[in-house]
Amino acid sequence: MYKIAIHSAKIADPDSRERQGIVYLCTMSKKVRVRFAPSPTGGLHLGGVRTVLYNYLFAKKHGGDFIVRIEDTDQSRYVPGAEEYIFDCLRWCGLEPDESVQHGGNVGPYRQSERKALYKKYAQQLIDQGHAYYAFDTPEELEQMREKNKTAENPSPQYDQHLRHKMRNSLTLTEAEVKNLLDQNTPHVIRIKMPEGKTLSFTDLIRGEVSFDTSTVDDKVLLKADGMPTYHLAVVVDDYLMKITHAFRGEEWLPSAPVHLLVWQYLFGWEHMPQWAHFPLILGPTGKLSKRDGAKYGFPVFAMNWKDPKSGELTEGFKEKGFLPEAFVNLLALLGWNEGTEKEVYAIDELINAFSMERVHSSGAKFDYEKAKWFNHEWIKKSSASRLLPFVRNQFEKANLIVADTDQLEKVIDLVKERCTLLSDFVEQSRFFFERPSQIDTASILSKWSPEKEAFFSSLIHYYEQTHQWTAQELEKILKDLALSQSLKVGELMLPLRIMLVGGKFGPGVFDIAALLGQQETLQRLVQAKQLILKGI
RNA sequence: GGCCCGUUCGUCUAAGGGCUAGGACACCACCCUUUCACGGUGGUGAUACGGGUUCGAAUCCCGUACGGGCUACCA
Repeated sequence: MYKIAIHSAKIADPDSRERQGIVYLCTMSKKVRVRFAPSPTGGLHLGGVRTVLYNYLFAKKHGGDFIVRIEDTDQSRYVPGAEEYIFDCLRWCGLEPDESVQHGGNVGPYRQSERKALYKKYAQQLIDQGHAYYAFDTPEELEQMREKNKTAENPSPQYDQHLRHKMRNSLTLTEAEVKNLLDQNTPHVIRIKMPEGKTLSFTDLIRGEVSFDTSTVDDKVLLKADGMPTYHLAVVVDDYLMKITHAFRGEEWLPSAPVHLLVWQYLFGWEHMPQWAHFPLILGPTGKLSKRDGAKYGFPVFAMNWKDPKSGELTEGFKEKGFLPEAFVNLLALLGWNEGTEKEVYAIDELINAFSMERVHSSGAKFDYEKAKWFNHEWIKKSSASRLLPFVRNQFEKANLIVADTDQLEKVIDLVKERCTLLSDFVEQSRFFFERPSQIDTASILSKWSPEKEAFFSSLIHYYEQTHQWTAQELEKILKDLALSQSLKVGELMLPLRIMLVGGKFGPGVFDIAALLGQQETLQRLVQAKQLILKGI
């Protein structure tokens, strides 16, 4: 149980200097409930996953519930498959919701489009209270208003206290006119009536006190002409109905916080309002991270591959790029938060244990792909071969590399994992264990070839044929003894041997390779390569 | 333009009045390694600027500059 202090909003009237601010301190223990509320309009990017993560960590840390609510109130932006995709991403990351469209729960439905009927009542309540009004302006009229009032100093005029009296709404029309328009089902929206000259403030868990002058905020639409709520109404109504105790979202929402504060106050009272926290943005090289940045700078932005059903455009995800979910979660956690120690590699349970909202930064963080790869490398190194196995098999499949022997594959994984930064690196790093190299870099051998070496490898093959101890140690001993007896430098023999076995200058220790390859395969490769060298190819 | 948020090495960050400003990534050098990695050692590199407050400021306050976000019947 997490003790929550509800005292996070105040309103002040500068004229009367009266702080009608109401500071509540609620020490009652209440089950923590947080939500992630994505709009199913496309791929789930880094910032979205990090928002999920921080919500999840906070909930789990305090024994609370993590809820996913689908914000699909904009029907024009509906993208088939996007909702399913979001849950797939969360599953891959291991961040399973406690309640959602897919997980059930008793404060549903968890899809806002299915809650449509609910919102109207609250919008009506605001009208009845005088805190909202009907507006009949058409999109064209709004456009005209913006054009007409646009000046150099004010490039984007707002539907606010200065202009609302010039528009067609229930504040300017007579009661009879409004009734008539309503009776005729004239398309209309419901707008909040922002009060004038009040200072609204609340305590953000990350930023401390944030305040706004209501005179600078416009009359946001709460209920759209199609009867759907906008985010501003839905977020408040649903957070209330779903008993959300802590509302966390990206910093891009901060400017509209005063609207939400007011709706909370009018509809439910601040004593029920969740505690707010606005996470810093994750920035790309040129500002707010976008999938375009990814395409431009060569790194993934989405959690998983996303194919836009309309354009068919495919955007690569971290999963398919070869990231381990543990690493992805780890690197995201550290982008905007740290424990205050020098620890950087965390498993999810360690994150849950160490996480605290107070240590989330208030400044934006630029995403660094190099560091992201480092996290993945660390996780590959520390993961067991059996953990890595399914991921590696998946990569092999994509590369048409079929390996039946699991034991052998696990041995290979252990041998090569320290040189794999991405899971996809396993293919090139271990292919030669299972397939003869298609290319042999004989040029590197030929440049220093000699009759002495020719003789050496002939006898090496002979001795390797004779031995019954096919171990790395034994193979090394045979080679060294032989080199000594023929007065050759070991160093000049290792590279040719390596190239004969793997095709190039890479891979783990050459005797480990030979040991794993087995006697028969090793000998065949040596014989074959030697023939190529003999022919001078 | 207005409003809001922010500002410590190139990047992620530590240090919430008292140190040569610490670590990690990246980069460079060396060691280890008869390949490539891993690992190890060292190096380059930061408190945006100007005023206060204080015996003492990266840290608190104010201003300036810069960066970012928002400014839809999108979320």
